[in-house]
This record gives sequence, structure tokens and C-alpha cells, in this order.
Amino acid sequence: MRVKEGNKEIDIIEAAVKVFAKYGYHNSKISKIAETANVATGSVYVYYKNKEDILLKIFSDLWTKLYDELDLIVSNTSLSSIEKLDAMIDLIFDVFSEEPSLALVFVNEQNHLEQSNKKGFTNYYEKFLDRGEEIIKKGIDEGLISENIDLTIFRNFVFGAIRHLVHCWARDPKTFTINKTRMNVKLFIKHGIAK
Amino acid sequence: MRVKEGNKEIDIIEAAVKVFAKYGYHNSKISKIAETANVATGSVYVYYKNKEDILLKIFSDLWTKLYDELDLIVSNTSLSSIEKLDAMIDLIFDVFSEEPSLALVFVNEQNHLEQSNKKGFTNYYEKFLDRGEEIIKKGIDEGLISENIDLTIFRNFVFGAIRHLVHCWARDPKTFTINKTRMNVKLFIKHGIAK
Amino acid sequence: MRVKEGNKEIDIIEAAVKVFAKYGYHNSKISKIAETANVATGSVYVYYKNKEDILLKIFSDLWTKLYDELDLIVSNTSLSSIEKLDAMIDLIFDVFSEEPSLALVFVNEQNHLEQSNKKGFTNYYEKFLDRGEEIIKKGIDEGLISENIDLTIFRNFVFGAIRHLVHCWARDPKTFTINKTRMNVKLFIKHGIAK
Amino acid sequence: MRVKEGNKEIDIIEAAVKVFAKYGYHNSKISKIAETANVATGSVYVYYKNKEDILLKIFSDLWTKLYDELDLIVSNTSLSSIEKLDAMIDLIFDVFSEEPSLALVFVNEQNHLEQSNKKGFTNYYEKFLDRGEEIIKKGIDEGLISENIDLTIFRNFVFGAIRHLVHCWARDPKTFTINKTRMNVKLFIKHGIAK
DNA sequence: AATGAATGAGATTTCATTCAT
DNA sequence: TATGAATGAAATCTCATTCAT
Repeated sequence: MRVKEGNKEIDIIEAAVKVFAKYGYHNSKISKIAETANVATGSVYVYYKNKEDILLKIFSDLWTKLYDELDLIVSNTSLSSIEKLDAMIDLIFDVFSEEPSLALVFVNEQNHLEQSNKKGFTNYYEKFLDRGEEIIKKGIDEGLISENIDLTIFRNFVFGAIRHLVHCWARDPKTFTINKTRMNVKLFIKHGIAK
Repeated sequence: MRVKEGNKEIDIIEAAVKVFAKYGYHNSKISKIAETANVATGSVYVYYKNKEDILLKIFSDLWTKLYDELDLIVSNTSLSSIEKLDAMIDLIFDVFSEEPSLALVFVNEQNHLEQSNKKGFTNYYEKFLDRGEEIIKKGIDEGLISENIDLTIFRNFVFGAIRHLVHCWARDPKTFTINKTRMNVKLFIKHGIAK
Repeated sequence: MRVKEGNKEIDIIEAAVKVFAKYGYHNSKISKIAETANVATGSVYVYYKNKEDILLKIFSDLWTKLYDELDLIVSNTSLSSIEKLDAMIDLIFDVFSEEPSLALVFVNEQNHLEQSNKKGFTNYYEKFLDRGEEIIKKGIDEGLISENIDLTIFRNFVFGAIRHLVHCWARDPKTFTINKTRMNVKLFIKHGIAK
Repeated sequence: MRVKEGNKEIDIIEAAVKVFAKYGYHNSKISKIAETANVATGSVYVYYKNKEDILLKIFSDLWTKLYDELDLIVSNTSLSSIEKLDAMIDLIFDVFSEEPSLALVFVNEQNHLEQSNKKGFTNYYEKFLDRGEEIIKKGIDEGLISENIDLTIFRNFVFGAIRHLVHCWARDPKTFTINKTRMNVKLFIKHGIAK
């Protein structure tokens, strides 16, 4: 259990996630974030260099978490490649379904950060995708997955697809039920839609 | 009277696509767009109400074009559903591969517009997806496509996947060759990756 | 009878009176005046040097008209000073009651012009007041009007009072009926309110 | 924290009165007001929402002050109605003679505010006139003032007259000496000019 | 004379960031 | 550390005026 004991550094991040999710990065004011975090405007700059730095922290935390969890899956020797693939998809949906605001920020602002190409962010993001790619490679080696696919393309195909569906879910959770969505995704990825 | 030489209305849009692609919508200054279009700053406002109006025009033009072309495909009675699906994928890649800047704007700013939810935009975008969905429905009826898929989820799955790959291509055309990319996409969508 | 035969110079003035009355001088756009006059924007500048020039023309026309009519009254040897005073008051109310828009422009923008202190305007305005002052002087000489009044103060007292009442009337003609208003004004000026 | 030295809120208002008086509301730039107040441009917006808000504050302060002082006069049981009327006239001249700039702003911009009809302003202005009207009503009841006058017209007659004279005084204090002016005004209002 | 597209100077306003306390 | 008043650079947008036709 996390106890809320006035950790401003964390409060600010949590507030920023909410505010960025609601208004978008560029329309979010530092003063609004500070207010949401119950902190003075100036205090934000005690913990973060500037506005972008906050976004950077959000994403690096996110990808670190995703990476660490993915690592457990990949390292788990009792799972087949296909099962790992499923587990990876579940992981992503699980992480975001806990925090819809984070999902929105992730979807809307990831491009922004990629453009400014900060280290510490790209690192973890790429590492995550690399780790996911290992699953597929293994699957190919084991003969479970087709050898005719381009791994780089595939991983971005999946990334884009899931990101957009997370977006859909965050905006309209009734239509895009987590379980229905993830089930379909697994199906599409593994078997496509052709009969 | 002073008469139009050239076509400033179009020049401005083309300039805006370039500038938005390079700097992102929020970091693009009207003065930069005007400069790029060889036009005075004020002239931008002769043709467009404000900055967002320009973006709106870019997107509504884009989706109108995509819709019209998709319409031809869907109406073509000599194609099977699967062939139509392939043709739709080709269409998207074709449109963007002609204009990498437009591709970047499309990828980065679509969310922005969806949030402000302007008419004239959402209309065409949704209509395009609706039309694409018809292909799949037909395919299901014809027994070519699995009946176990959720159409709404599927269309967003594909939309997100392709959008991200277009992005990848625009940023790194060497790695994400148009042909290799579209080939893989068709494969993934139809057959998935499982053997 | 004035025949409307496409005299742009006049059309523009009449349009300007309407537009200034509705939006105020500073919020009135030349393009709106042109539109109202059924004339192209550029044509306004064929007849008037700039925006202020239009206002100047409105006021100089107004004061010229008022002056000429007042001249007739003052020169009329068959009227007593008191009757002339009454006639002057009637004159002002008559002129404005014909054109409520003009009344509003008069009230709201006179100060603006006085500040920029253009000739051709101040001239007629001052001449009008001078001519009015003659009536009072004569009345004093004839023993009809108190000799204890400061003429300069009096003329501005009356000017300010009537101007404001014209304003009241233009904004709320039901409450400030022309006849009731002018009757009261005559009473106040001549006899004050004390019993 | 950085703490208020001096009082910028008041400094800005005082600067605005000067600047509005000199250039008129529409020709006054925020940057000029800020400069005059020895404050950064942005600081103006810390205290006031926008330019009109500043004007609003000036007027509501003014009318509040006038109202409060008039209240004392009206409530003073040792004065006759006629004496109260005189005191009211004195009050107005006293308030403005302390601050010629304020007088000019009052005269030139009151209409502007009436048009945009903001609350907090109209309230106090109308309340002041209402309170003044009470004096007249009482005077009528006491038989000191003629019962043949329309109160609404009268109050606007006086308001317009005095406003314009305040204007004359502010622009040319030599000619329109406060004392001479107020003396004449009292005379005109009470006894008119007829012998 | 008439047009209206084009101009560009300039003003308002915003808000990330600073810094004195 | 914490504050929040103060800053001022920067960007959008307006519109009077111009001028090529």
C-alpha cells in the first residue's frame, strides 16, 4: 500500500498525468499542475527542470515499469513463445487499464517526446520493444511463428495498433472493454482475420 | 483590383503541411507558415480563420481524398473482399508515400483534432472507416473472413497499426520501405504471425 | 425629396453613421462601413482620407446644419430672446429625433474629435455655441435674462445637459419622449426647479 | 516568497487613470500603463483580467466613493433639500477637482462602459442617481421644489450638464474655475436663467 | 473612379520560468 | 525547501490602408 504522505515529487507527477490527460501537454499550465498537486507553482521547479522534464519523467517511469514486467515474462521459462506474446499484450492492457489518464498521456504525447528525442526516454522505450522482439524471435526459432515476417515492422505494427486501441478504450471504455479488446488483439496478431 | 497571382490559399496549406511536419502543430508559428508560403502574415487570415482552421483544412482534404479513393475500391465489383482489403492498404500507403510531410502531420496531429472534435473533419474520417468496415462485413458474409472478430475493434486496430507504420516510414524511409511495409501489413492482417 | 441615385460619397457617410452608432467608432471596421454602403472597401478611400476623416465629415455636416438653422432663428427679428432660446432647444431635438443613429454618434464620439482637435470641425461647433450665446447676451441686454450668469459656463451647461438627454432618448425613446424631454429642458433652463 | 513591495494593484490603477486620460481608452496601450506604473506588462494581468477590467475598476471605485459620500449627505437630517442639492453638486466637483485625470476618464469613457453594461459598475452608478433623486423627491414633498418636473429627465439633465462642465474644467481649469463653475451650476439648477 | 486582395505594423494576452524572501 | 508575485518574451490575430488592375 502506498501511503500518501506529502511526497511532492510524486504528487506533482500524478497531478501532471491528470492535467496532461485532460488538456494535452501544450494546453497544460504549470500553475494548474501545481494547483492539482496542492503545491506552489515555484515548487514544481524544485523537482523538475521544466515542463518537458515532467513529461519525460512520466514516460521513463512508464516504460521502466513496462520493461521490468516484460522482463519477468520473457525470462519465465515455463511459458511458450505464444503464451509470452499473449502475456505481453495482457501486460500492456493491464498497466493502462489501471490508469486511464496515463493511457491518454501515453497515446497523445509519445510522439512529442520522440521528436525532442531525449535520452533516458528513448532508451527504455526501445529496450521494451527489443525485449518484446526477443519473444517473436524465439517463437520463430521454435517454429511457432512464421519466419516470413519483418520483425521491425511487426513490432511497430503491434505497438501502433495497441496504442490506438488503448486510446479508444480511454475515451470510450464502454465500447472498448478491456477484455474484449485484448482478446481480439491476440486473435488478430496470431491468426489474422482470414479464414 | 489586385488579382490573385498563383494561389495563396493552396500555397498556405502546402506551407503549413511542411511547417507542421517539421515543428509540430503547437510549435509552428503562423509567421513561419506565411514566410514559407511567401505570403504576408496577415494574408494567412484572409484565407483561414485561425491556426486550427488550417489544420482542419489539411485533414478534411486528406480524408476526403482517401474516402473518395476508397469508395472506388469498395464499389469495384470485380474485386473480392480480400483484394479490396489489400487495395485499401495500398491506397493508404500510396497517398502518404507521395507526401511524407503530410504523413507526419497526419500521425502527430490527428489526435489533436479529434479532441477539439470539429465537424467537417470527424465526418470524413468516420466515413472512411465506415466504408472500410463494409469491406470486412462483406468478407464475413462471403465466408472469406472470420466471423469471430469485433469490427469496431478491428478497424481501430488496423488504423492504429498503419498510422504508426506510416510514421515510422516518414521518419526512416530506408528501414520502413513502403513495399516491404505494406506487404507485411497485409500479411499480418490476413494471417497473423502464428504458423 | 432626396433621390437615392448611387452617390457613393453620401452612401458611405450614411453607412458610417449607422455603423458608428451601432459599434462605436473604434470598433467599427472600414470593411463593415463599405459593406453597409454597398461599396468596395477601397472605394471608401477614394472619398475619404481615412477613418477619422469620415467621422470629421459627419460632425462638420451636423454642425453646419445646426449652425445654419440656428442662424435663421437668431436672425429672426420677430422672436424674443426667450422664444429664440426655446427655438434653439427645439432645433436640437428636432435634428436628432430625425436620425437616432446620428444622435448616438454625436453623443459618443464628439469627445474623440475634440481631442484630436481637427479644424473644420471645431470651427463649426464653436460657431454654433457662439451663435447660441448671442441669444443669451441679447436676452440679458433686454433684461429678460439674469445678468449674473457666466455665459461660457452656461453654454456648456446646456450643451452637456442636452447632449446627455439626446443620448438617453436614443437609447430609450419610450422613457425620454422627445416632447416631454424638450419641455422639461426648457423649464429647467429658464426657471430652474426651485419654487 | 517574493513579497509585494509598494502596491502594484493600486499603482496600475493610478497609472491607467493617467494614461486613459491622456490618450483615451482605445488608444491606451497596456504596455504604456505598465510602464507608467513601473511594472512589467505581464504584471498588469496578474491583477486585472484585461484592459476593460481596469476601466471597470476605475469606475466602480469612483461611483462607490461618490455614492458613499452622497449617502452621508442624504442622511444628514440637519440639511434642507435645497442644501442637500447644493452639497451634492459640491461633492461631485470636489471629487473630480482632486483628480483631473479621473475627471477626464469619467467624462470620456463612461459611455463605453454603459454600452458593455457590466455589473458592479452600472449598479453603483444607478444607485448614485437614485439616491440623488431622493433629494429632489423630498424637496417636492416639502414644497421647496416644483412638482412639475420629470425626475428621470431632471436627473439626467443634471448629470449631463455637470459631466460636461467637469470635462471643460479638466481641459481648461483657468476658464472653468471650480468655484465659479459650481456656483453657476447651483444657480442654473435652482433658478434657471430667466428673470 | 472602383475594386478587394494583400499587406504588416502593432496590440493584447499568455504562461513558463525566475527569484527574493 | 518552499513560495507565489513578478517577469517579459513571444505569438496570435486584427484591420486600416495600399495598390495593381
